[in-house]
Amino acid sequence: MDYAKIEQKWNQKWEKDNLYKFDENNLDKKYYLLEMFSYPSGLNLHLGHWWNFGLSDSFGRFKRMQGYNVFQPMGFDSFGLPAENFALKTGIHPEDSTLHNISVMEQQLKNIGGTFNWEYEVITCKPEYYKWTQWLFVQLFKKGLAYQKQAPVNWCPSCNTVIANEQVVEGVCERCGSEVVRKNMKQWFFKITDYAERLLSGLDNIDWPQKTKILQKNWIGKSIGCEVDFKTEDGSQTLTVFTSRVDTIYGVSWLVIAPEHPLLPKLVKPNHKAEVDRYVAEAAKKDEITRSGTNNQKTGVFTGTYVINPLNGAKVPLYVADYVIASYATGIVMGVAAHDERDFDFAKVYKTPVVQVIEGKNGEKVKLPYTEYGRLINSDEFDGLTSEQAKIAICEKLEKIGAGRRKINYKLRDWSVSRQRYWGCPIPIIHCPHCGAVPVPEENLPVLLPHIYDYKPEGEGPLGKVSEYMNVKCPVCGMDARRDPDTLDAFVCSSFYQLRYPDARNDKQIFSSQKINKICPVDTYVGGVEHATAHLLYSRFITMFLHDLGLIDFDEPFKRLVHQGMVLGKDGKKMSKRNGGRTADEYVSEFGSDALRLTMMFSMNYIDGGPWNDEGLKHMTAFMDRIERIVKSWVALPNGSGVDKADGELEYARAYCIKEMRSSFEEFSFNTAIARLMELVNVMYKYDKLENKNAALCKSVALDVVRLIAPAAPHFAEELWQQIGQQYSIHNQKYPVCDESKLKKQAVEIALQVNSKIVARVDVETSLSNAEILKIAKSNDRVKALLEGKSIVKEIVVPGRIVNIIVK
RNA sequence: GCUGGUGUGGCGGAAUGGCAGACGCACAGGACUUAAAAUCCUGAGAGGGCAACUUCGUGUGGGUUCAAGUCCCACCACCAGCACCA
Repeated sequence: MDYAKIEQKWNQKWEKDNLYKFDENNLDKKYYLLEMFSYPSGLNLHLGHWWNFGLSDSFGRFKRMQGYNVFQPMGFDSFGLPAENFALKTGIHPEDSTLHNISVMEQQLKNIGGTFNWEYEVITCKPEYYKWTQWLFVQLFKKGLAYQKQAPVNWCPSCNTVIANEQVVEGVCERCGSEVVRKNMKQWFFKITDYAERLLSGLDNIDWPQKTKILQKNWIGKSIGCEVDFKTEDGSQTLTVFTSRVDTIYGVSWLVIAPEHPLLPKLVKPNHKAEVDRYVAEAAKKDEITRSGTNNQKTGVFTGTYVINPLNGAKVPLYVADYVIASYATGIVMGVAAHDERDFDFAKVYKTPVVQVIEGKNGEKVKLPYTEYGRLINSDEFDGLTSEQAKIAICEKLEKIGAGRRKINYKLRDWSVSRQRYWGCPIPIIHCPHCGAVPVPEENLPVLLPHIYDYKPEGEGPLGKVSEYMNVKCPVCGMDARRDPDTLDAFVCSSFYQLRYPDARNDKQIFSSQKINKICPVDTYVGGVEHATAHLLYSRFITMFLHDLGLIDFDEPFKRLVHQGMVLGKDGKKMSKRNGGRTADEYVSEFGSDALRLTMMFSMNYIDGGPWNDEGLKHMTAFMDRIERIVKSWVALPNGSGVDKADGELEYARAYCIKEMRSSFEEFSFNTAIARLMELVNVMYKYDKLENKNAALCKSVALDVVRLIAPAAPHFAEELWQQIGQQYSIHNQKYPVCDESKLKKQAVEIALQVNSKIVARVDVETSLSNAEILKIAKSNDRVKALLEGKSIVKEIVVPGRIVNIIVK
């Protein structure tokens, strides 16, 4: 079979016939299958794309043959850094290169033979799409979930530009190597922290890999504890700390406040001011998270101020130290050297006292890290309680005396969405000197991204230099006002695309609720694990938000998530031009896309990925040839031949293969699915050797084999189906259903064990009772010999598997 | 450091607590062929034995069980995420 030729032929015919049309009028058995869309790199599709799109397409085909009305749209995540960096490098305008790259990739994706519903395509950099990105922004703004605050950006003083986190490599600029500094700018944030608890609890109800759920859980970082108010000596200020170890409050020896804390200036005594200012200035050079690091030497400065422990009245000093993060919890922590390793490190340096609070179970000193056991000392009131009991009791006491309260904190931070970059969705906000930040009225959306050529990032968003863009009238008061010069993080664009797809051509609304509620959420979402704490979290947040607006009746976007593994080079290392060998296109033109798909399916586990070895292709075409031969030969058998032949094995092999292929496909376990098909084909060849074949059975098995391989090798199956005289199209056939009755074997081999050691194997009829099986086992010569003169202690019979006789 | 994950022949990889190594590659042998390729069939974890057979085998060491790649404990190696979040 000339694979390259037939593939083109069928791709064209399928496209012309719109064979995979999604039927919007028949949504009872819809199946929404989605692969994470990619950014249009413009290069040829690499093996990773085939791995992602080709194999999950086979899953979609499998679903379609099961009778599902499969919705599998495709689009491009086309705003953002990759396209802009490519443009900066080549000098081609990002719009031109992006649109060109998209057309190249569209064609390539069609060449995979994917059943994508192109009429629903979304392209995030097109106004008809980003109109809704902006609309979403406005809704968030109206609900108070989009707000502005000063926040640091990465600034390269040498390139004189803002750079993205990804471009900061170990603190220096990726391009020029100079040290990146932090610069404060007013930026937009989405208040994802409002949804922290729901994002956490929602994980319980979705079918996602455990690994990903844990990643998100840790990222959200819920911490249950207690806030405690410490007053300054003179009573003028209240310092609130957060702790998850309020049971150690009797061990507090000092308090630490973060250098950025707004209260700090009021707390520094005049004779300590110079030293504190110096320390704060030094700390400000780096942002509070990156300057930290578990193993860093602790530093800090005494402020001159003392505060009072509300429980025991103890007077303790207040330090400022950069190991405390201002933006987490209250930005002030209590120092308990005996029960916190970081505090212990600090105590070693500053010779602050170490007061032990929890005593070990048997009165021994508690070692760091903390122990589960212990009783509270230094307190008559709470003595004898375990630390968990003490946490509750002390918190209640603090609440009673008005010096503390229960508190839950999250590590999750608000989502920073401003980008001082050109190639992104314009922020639909107008800054008016009188009215402040005003959203662009919805009827004026989209705010079009101007087509400019001076888009090199230089601190402010490049749009800031385009006066015809920037200068507008305030939509509220009509005064002169300015647009926001920044663009949106591309993750905003991709946070709702899965909801836009089903109604992608709707120019009146982001989508029609009625329609989306029928088609969404996504039944299976396929994509890499690298988006676990970004895209996958943002999408959940936005979905919950749209749910709260009353636009959709579900609040999780992706019911089931499957991560495909990574395709590695032959050497097991990350694919690169050096070790990757040949491109996907070269393989396709030599072996055909079906052979490529099948080889990828068979040679690695889809979830784990693994090294790619192109030698498999040759053998896969041999396997396809093998199928072609036996199918054609069996279909051509004269009717009525060999009708009397016993056919249990072939029937069994078919039933088993169907059953296993179905469950393997469902689990994305493509390698075992193909293995089961190979087994069936092997049995067919064995059966073929028999003289008196049952022609009717042979023909029906042959047809089933073509159906079984159709999702995995769509062109090949279609061509073969036609060549054996069957009616177009194989892809409208039903996937074979297992005849369970054929799985009942007459006899099965079981292992005979004596003292758990296998000593023989025998065939036994499956209809036998345990007692009868045991009797056969005992009559076996080898078993008999081993039982000679011994007494039987125990007999275990597992029908169909083993008999184990324990003797003494 | 913390949290996850992984560890199985020469290789890619299979195994609801029940015959480890399915399926395939590479390898060896055979059939067909003048020959080669292709195709078809057979063999094969490692060691020992002519053989029947036997010993050892799923990173290491323990444990539970009639039975452990699978469950439990400790450790080692590699990979990933987080990294002073009080």
